[in-house]
Amino acid sequence: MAAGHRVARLLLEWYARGHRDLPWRRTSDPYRIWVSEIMLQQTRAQAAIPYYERFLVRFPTLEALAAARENDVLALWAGLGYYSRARNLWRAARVVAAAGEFPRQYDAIRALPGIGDYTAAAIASIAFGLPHAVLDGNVLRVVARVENDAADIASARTRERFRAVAQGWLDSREPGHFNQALMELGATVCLPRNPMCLLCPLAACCQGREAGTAAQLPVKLRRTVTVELERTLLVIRRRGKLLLRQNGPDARRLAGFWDLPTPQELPAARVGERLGEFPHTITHHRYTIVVHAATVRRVGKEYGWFDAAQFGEIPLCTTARKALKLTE
DNA sequence: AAGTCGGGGCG
DNA sequence: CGCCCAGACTT
Repeated sequence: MAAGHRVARLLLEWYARGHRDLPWRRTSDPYRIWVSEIMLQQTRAQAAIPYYERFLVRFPTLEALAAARENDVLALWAGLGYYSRARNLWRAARVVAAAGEFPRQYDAIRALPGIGDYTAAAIASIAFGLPHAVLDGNVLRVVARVENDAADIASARTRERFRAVAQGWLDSREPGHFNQALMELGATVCLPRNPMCLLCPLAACCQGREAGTAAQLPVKLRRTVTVELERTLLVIRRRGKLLLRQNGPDARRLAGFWDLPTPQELPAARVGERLGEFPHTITHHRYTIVVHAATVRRVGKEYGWFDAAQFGEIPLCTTARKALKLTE
């Protein structure tokens, strides 16, 4: 292994010379850092920024979030994906508000709903200066390349070994900057397809670059199989309002979200003109969504009529938004 | 350990 | 078209 303190020094010097000006790097408020880390789970920084800004205007403090209704939190999260993040964030806010203070130790942070190993280490290091190395997709890639390690990163043992490597590199005097620098490197230089080794501060101590294997690392053996599906959505208008159906609170996907009804859910509907279609992907399901106009007599209580002005205030799922855009 | 959850960007 | 993204949780 390259000497840890050398990696840390090179990384921190590189990071100090310049990095992206992300909004959550302008605060030391644990609540804001927490919100950012939840939004950044499996989400690119650029995609999270507008959601982060809006969320903190609406919920500027942990107490404000804890006092909110779950549906209002979901409405602000609509479009960002992985909605259990929003529900867990809201649940955890209520736990922390009841306790009176944001937890300052790794184990207590890790115990909150929606906070796993990565997020606990990120909050502990960035908000409280605790010496915990983060392990995310960026760090996995940088470690695999610097160490020229072709082990399968889908394996838990490999991930634990890589985390230990990052922990060995960590500069415990500034763990927050170190972790952010390592992730920044993965996000801007040590890119998945085309690592920009000529710009990399770790090039001189990167065994993957030396061996010419960097672009092939890391190795991930497990791969996903995507399934093609088709689904019909109905646009039913009455007196200027649109009919939507709310998923139950225990629905597997998009719980609590409003969506356009389908002919299966609403067999009484009379399906009319075909308005168009669009593609939509959910994890490994690739849908072709076909949109029809329709009419209906009466509907159950899970349905509601909404006008366009309300679409920003409710958790409205992306398929419905896309379908409505189609009909404009 | 494998499956699931969203949605978009990129080569 | 497949892979990846500042992962967590359930089975």
